[in-house]
Amino acid sequence: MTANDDAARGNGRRAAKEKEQLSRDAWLDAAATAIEEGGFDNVRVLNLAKKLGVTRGSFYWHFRDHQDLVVSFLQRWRERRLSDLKAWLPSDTDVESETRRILHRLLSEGTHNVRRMRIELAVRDYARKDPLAADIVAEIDQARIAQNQMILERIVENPRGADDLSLLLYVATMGAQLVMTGPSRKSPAMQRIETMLGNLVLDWHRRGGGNLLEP
Amino acid sequence: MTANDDAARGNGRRAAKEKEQLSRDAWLDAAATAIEEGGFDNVRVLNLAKKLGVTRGSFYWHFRDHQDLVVSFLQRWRERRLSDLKAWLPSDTDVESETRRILHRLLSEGTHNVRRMRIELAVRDYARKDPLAADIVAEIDQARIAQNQMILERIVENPRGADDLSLLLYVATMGAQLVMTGPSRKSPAMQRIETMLGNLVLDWHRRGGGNLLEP
DNA sequence: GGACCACCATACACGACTGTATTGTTACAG
DNA sequence: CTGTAACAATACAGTCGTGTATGGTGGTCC
Repeated sequence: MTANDDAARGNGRRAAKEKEQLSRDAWLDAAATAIEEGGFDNVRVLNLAKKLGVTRGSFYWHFRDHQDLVVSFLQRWRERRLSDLKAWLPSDTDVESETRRILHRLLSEGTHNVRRMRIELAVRDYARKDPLAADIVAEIDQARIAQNQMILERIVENPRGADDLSLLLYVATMGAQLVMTGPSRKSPAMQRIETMLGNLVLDWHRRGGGNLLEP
Repeated sequence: MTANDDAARGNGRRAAKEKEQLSRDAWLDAAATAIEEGGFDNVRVLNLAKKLGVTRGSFYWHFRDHQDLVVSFLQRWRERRLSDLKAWLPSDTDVESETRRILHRLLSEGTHNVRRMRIELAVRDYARKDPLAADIVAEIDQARIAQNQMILERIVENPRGADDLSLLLYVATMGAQLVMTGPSRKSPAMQRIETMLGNLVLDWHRRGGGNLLEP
């Protein structure tokens, strides 16, 4: 899941302590929780320190200032999303399974992993104010779309329009998460969308691929 | 456009002044600009007063407190979006024109009206923290989807799946705005999505409508 | 022409948050 | 056992934000 993979930077010294002593990643995890609950504006050193059971003195040892925390979080987020992609290469199964895999990855995985989706939406929101976040989001979008495009090209013989289709799948699934994410997380509607998009891909495959802009 | 329709509540008294003297809607417009630029957390009484050329004393005469401003803004937003829908009844033209109308409304209109889209995304973001905003967003989503569903049902003879299709169109276009909204506002990608969704609707129409979940 | 009201300015109290400087505490090295 | 470095607590200064209480000003009504 690439989620709780912190506590993995043994500083040599503190391997014997087994407790206490915060790491830089622990602060980043706390920031992630704060962002999940209230967006980037909710990242306050005082609150994080309170939740971690320490004072702000600890923070200003690990980080230069508040912005240092935000930038570090964004970079860590970027690397984790990229490693998500690298850990997901195409499998050589039939078309329907592959289609289901893609859609499940784009939709259900985010539905069941609410925390990740809420964080991603917060990052997207912050990207409208912060240039660095905007660059990172654009890079991740591009990488994901290219990834699905590559997979779609392997499914069909005439992969014209695979880029268009991957773009459509991406914005549709992202929009579904945007609209459906909330207190009323409607899974049935999510399921309908997943089915329709699956049929769209399979239809495209039955025609042997081709352009989708003027059929 | 339903946009700059303020300054239309003559209080009887101030019709002769023609200038100065702020109205409640003027504060709401300033709040809208602040929200557009930095989200709901950017709505600060001090900043709004500075932009309006007055002090906070004016604000606390027009509004009870900060929350009063936010709630009023949300209610005004809700009513304007609903009136947007009521002002857009189905026209009796051919199918392709109607399809283009729907998609243009869902996509291009938002693309060219960046301000509106940025505000809507901010409202959606705020809806993840505020219950009232969540209710309003859910209501608007429901109304829009139902509206398009009704129009789609008039286009085709067997309107089974019109609700599914309207849902898909909505999340796809919302996702497009979410992904494409930013410094790099790519219009060509937007155009591709619009074309593909148009073809999707027209395909559905050629088959005479029907279910989209298992074709 | 003075009372009155809508509207805004001014001033003060208060809390939340950041950043920095200084002073502990603990563990390991030698 | 003493020094040193990692890590955390404490104390202080400064900014920015809200809310409230109070005073000021220009129209309007009788």
